Amino acid sequence: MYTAAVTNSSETPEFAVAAEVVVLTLHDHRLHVLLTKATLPGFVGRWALPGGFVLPGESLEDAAYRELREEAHVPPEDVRLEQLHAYGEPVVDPRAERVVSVAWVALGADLPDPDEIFAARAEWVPVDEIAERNLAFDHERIVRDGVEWAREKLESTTLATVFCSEPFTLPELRRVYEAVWGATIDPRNFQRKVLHADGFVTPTGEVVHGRGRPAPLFLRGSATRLHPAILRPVGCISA
Amino acid sequence: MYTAAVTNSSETPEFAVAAEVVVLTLHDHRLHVLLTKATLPGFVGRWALPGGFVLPGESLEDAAYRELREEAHVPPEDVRLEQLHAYGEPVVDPRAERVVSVAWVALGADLPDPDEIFAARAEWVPVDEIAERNLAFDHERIVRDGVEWAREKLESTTLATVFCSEPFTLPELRRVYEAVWGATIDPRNFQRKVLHADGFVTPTGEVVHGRGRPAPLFLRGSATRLHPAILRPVGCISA
DNA sequence: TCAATAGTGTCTTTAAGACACTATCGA
DNA sequence: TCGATAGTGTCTTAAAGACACTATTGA
Repeated sequence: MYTAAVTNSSETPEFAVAAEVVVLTLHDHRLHVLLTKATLPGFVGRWALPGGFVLPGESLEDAAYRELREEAHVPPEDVRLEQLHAYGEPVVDPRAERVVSVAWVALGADLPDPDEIFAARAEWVPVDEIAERNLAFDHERIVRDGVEWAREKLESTTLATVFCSEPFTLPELRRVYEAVWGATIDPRNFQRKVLHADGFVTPTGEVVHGRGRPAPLFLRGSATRLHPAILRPVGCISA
Repeated sequence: MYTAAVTNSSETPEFAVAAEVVVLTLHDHRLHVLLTKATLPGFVGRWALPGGFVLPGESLEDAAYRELREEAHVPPEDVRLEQLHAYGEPVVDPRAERVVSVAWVALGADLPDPDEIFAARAEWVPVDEIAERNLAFDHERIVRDGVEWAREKLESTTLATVFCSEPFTLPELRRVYEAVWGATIDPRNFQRKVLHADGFVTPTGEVVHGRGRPAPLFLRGSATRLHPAILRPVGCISA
């Protein structure tokens, strides 16, 4: 319990607490995660998640937002941030201080392209290619957990809309589901489900003109949970 | 990132990390949480979750199991333990070391009755009465989060069976759903859903004789996820 | 025999899944 | 005019929800 920290802090073990962020966005109709180059002895050149230590006066969430800004150049208002999991096996290396990582998922639409920011130190990587990147620490595991988290949330919540910048079209929203689930979705069935789910999307009455037939535009609706849910086809379960 | 802990540990802020456990079980067809008496200056006599600091050589999960054993007298094999969330706002009290709590949910069947163990220091409290107990720290919030977590998991996973000791009957399983969701469930519809969900329960062929008509017995099935899901009636959404 | 508990079946409504063509526009 | 994109409707099947009576036993 907390109060032991006051009464006998000399006995309480010391940890460093880190925030690691799985930043997800869609590029080119594929789900990408932002990786940064590790610059640290023993890990130089390895890819890793943006992250770093939580500062003394800072909440866990603020630390995640700060790392997002500093390491990923992503402004807080551009993403939805949700806590994923805390990781922290005891380290074998006895020189190392014990570290607990609180991992977060940050979802955004049209997040800045790698080249626009700092291409040499950061890169958007398709999530199905992370195994080839040989990530540092246990970050591959954390990315997998984050992607599976997003897959589940798309079923029961209106989270998919945060991958779209407003206003958006239904085909755009459908491509979010297709990219995150790695499945193709029938447009007719999809439109029926989205429009029947109360408060998922709100029509603006406007249309957007693209290369083909114009598409009606929508804003995010007021609902958080989806009724009825939009379930994954069997066969895209688990990361 | 972790390695900074090796290279410049003097700069990394120091935290204490605690494990707090929301132990849930059914008593008398109601969902109960185990609370213990805080014994610490400033909080004496307040109810709190079992928990304590993570030790240096111990994983986060092991710490939760240890607290479960030491503070709640619950052996590890009697529960399913799942991580809930990490909490850790900066503390106002400047004497206090900064604490991050990793909260866990522990679910079990027929966990020992309070009087049998250490009634003066621990008590099973119905989850809908925790507001009246004026819990210490932010533990009321954590309990609510844990209960809502369990409510959601009952929809999409086979978690409900861990509230039953094997072998169990379908009415017993139904009462789990009723207690956790706070709703009454039609026995005919419930049996249909449970028996149609592949791998949820396995019949033993045995029956148990009670006060009325004997009921067939079941074991937990091999499935983890529920297909199709068993969704809450609208009206018992959110904690 | 009665109090307690458990099991069961049908109908209606809702949602899912499968499936192919037409509409609108820009180049 | 053609290539690209978007919209739409029907049928079948699966699942949900509503609903009341019978079966079995121990006390």
